[in-house]
Amino acid sequence: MKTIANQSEDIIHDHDTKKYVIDTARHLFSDFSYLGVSMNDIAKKLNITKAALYYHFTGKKEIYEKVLDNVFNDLSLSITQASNEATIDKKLHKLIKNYLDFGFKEKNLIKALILKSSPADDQIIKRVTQLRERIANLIQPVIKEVFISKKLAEKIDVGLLISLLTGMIDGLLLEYSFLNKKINSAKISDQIIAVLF
Amino acid sequence: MKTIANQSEDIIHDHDTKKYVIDTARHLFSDFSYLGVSMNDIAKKLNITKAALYYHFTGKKEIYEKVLDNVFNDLSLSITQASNEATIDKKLHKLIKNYLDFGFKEKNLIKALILKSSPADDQIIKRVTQLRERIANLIQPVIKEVFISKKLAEKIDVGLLISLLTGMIDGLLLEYSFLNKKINSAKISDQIIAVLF
DNA sequence: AAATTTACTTACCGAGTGATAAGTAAATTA
DNA sequence: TAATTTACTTATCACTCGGTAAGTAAATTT
Repeated sequence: MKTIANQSEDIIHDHDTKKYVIDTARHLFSDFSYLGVSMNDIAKKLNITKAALYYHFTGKKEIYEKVLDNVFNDLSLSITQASNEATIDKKLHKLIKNYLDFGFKEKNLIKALILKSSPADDQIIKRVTQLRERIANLIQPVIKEVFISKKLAEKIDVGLLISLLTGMIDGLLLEYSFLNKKINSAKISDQIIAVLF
Repeated sequence: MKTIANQSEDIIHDHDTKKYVIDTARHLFSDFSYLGVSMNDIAKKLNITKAALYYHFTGKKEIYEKVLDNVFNDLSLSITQASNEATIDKKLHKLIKNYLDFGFKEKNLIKALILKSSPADDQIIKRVTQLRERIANLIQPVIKEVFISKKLAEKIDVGLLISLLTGMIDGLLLEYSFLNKKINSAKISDQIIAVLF
């Protein structure tokens, strides 16, 4: 039994090879996006043939989906971590910090998850939409807590405050374009100014 | 002399055909990104052949660059417009509003300009970087004016305030990842809180 | 020791890519 | 009216893409 990582080490199982493939694919997709990475690119980086990838996975889509799942798990872990902080201020601080750190590392993958990298494939778009909603659901309670404690209810509404914060990281307009929501940009513009000054 | 738009109208020049191609390409690139649009896609949408595109342009890259130039021109026009407002508050308001409106319309193209759509082509990346810097230079004076008038010099520095504002639109982390700058995310996280609350 | 399974490689396929050469009808110029 | 230019189309190129069928050495099971 051979394994791509088994060339100089001891017994390593199939499980690990799959992991190596996904890790490598994650780096490549993160740098060059879904369309910018070919199966050959992934195979070459692992010093195996393209066909070997089809032994472990049904195709490019499956690898990409597994990568997205990995990214989502890491991100939700770092968000959950923030919720465990003691004070509200620390929670918010850690939430933003972790989110920033994570996004900075992942580049195109966070774009895929958060913004929509448009791989022009319905199956992938659906998966990304699902994960996106789950991320929003993880962030929401923290923001709501801040919202209540700071008594901002009359200044701005919760939904807007959440958009403002995540948008500061992801990009407000790109988020909205992804959700295909109509926005009252004048109102938002006013309220950003209100919050900032 | 034929022209793609000349089928039912009067005399229309080559100049116009080029314009139609770029407008169509702009829509397609905006929806599906650089790699997601083929020369055939553009040609089909215009009811001409792919080869006809090579009569007017040297290749896909040239079309994309012309599209980016168009987008940049429209964006800088809307930014300049904001500078002509009377009061500082109105300037800032209009700047944010226009930027939001613009980004909402262009989607992938604003991503290409602002974020880096990773077409994995050095020539295009260089052009995008140039345009991005020029956009920053257009925004900077408005923000600086606000900065001075609101006397925020001790709270936060100018560069950060600009990042905060544009980042609220583009996505702070994606902007930084594009510029390949190292960021102190903890410090930024602190200061976002300071500004917001 | 023989049979089977694992983890691949080699070799190929059809479809689509960006790009080009050659031909052509219509408009413009001489 | 003849010569030339404009704005294309048709046909084809080499290449890359995602994906597959067939073969194979090594490990595992019987």
